[in-house]
Amino acid sequence: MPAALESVIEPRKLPIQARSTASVDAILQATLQVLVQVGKERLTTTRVAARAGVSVGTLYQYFPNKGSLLRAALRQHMEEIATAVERVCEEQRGQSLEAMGTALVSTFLKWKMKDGKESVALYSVSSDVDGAAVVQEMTIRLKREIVAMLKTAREPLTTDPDLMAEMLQGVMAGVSRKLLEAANPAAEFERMQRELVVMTNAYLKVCAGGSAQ
Amino acid sequence: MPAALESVIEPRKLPIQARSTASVDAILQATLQVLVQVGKERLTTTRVAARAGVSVGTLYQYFPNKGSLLRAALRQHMEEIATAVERVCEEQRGQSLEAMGTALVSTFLKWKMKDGKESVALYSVSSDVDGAAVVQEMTIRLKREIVAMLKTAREPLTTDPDLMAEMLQGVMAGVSRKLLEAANPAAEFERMQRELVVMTNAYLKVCAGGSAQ
DNA sequence: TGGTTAGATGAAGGAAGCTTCAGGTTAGGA
DNA sequence: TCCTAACCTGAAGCTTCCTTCATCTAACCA
Repeated sequence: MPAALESVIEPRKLPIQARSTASVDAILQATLQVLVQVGKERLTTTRVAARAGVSVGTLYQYFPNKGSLLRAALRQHMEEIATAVERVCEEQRGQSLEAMGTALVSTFLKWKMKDGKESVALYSVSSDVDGAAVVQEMTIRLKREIVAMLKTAREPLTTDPDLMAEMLQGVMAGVSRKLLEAANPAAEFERMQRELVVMTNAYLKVCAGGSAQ
Repeated sequence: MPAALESVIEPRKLPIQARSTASVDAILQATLQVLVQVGKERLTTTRVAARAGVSVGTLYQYFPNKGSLLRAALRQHMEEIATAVERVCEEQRGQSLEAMGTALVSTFLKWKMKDGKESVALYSVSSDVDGAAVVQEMTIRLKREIVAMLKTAREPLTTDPDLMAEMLQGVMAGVSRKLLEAANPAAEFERMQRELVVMTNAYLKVCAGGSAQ
């Protein structure tokens, strides 16, 4: 159970020269590769280092332990998605709820599916390693952005935007996960995305006082 | 990556006398307790055995390895939920979509929240140990039941019930997970359940050709 | 060009925990 | 009551990895 302190000291040492930042990048990238190829169970620090073309010692120069390494990889991966979603949320301000829902869902799913293998591999990581903290951090960040967007909707809301955002997040996470765990995600992608957009918009309409039941 | 064979030999030895079935029960129960109390990271076979009041040797008489133990615990836990949902699906046959949606969501969430701690602890297990296989098995089983229910709905469907079931599952899983990971699940329970019912029913209405956008 | 700091190396220490197995105990039938 | 099969025990073997650190090399600067 890693504590708060750990995440403060997270990078043991900051890369200064060019070659070291190259090492850090290589290590992070190797982590993902090893994770996808051999799975979390058999991911060892030695293996990651080898794959990155450096020695274990080097790895431990930048990451205090295995956990911090995995966490860094997880954070990097989520950062990408979070940024994309944030951008959309800002773009959609002032639009209709329908436009918002459609854009949000599409973007989220698109980015989640891109590097789908990585996403799946990282699911298992977030259970260990206190990855939950990283995930939650991103979740909160996105929720704030989604709420801000919803508040600018053309339609006046009859539902708490906080609750709406939470629902949207839960729903998107659930469906994207289901998609990623499907036998052939790419094949199901289109129809599930379309369907999620339908559901989301049906919900958003109700949230604006639209014909409920 | 455990293979198919493993799940066939799963229980190393079947309990025959009463005392041995008692041992197996105790071990399974202890597994959940240890999981909840100290977490997956620090769950050791020795600790589980101790908690169950038996020796490690006894544990290994019924479970070939640590993985099979966790898998058995996961299966037992999901079986409970699956049974509850199946019963509801049968009860709701022939009803309106709205009744179905409401009953399905309510039941699922209710059972997921009961023993919430266990559910959360087991999430992490299902990432290891090839728990995905167990989860998928249950998912397929439930999907079949949900589809069967939907087909008997009073309203004629304009959407593929297979797709509908998948969406419902994804959405319920996502929201229940979000709920369980909340700071205070019990506090959020009511409003999120209500909201999920709203969303689900809005969606189901569209699936029956109801006012789309 | 010499000195200083940053960066890299990888063998080996050490901890942890899964799993076995040889030997004991209990239950149930003949 | 005795015998066999079921059941239980837990110390110790063994493997696997994480992590360190003494040592070496490369880069930068005066």
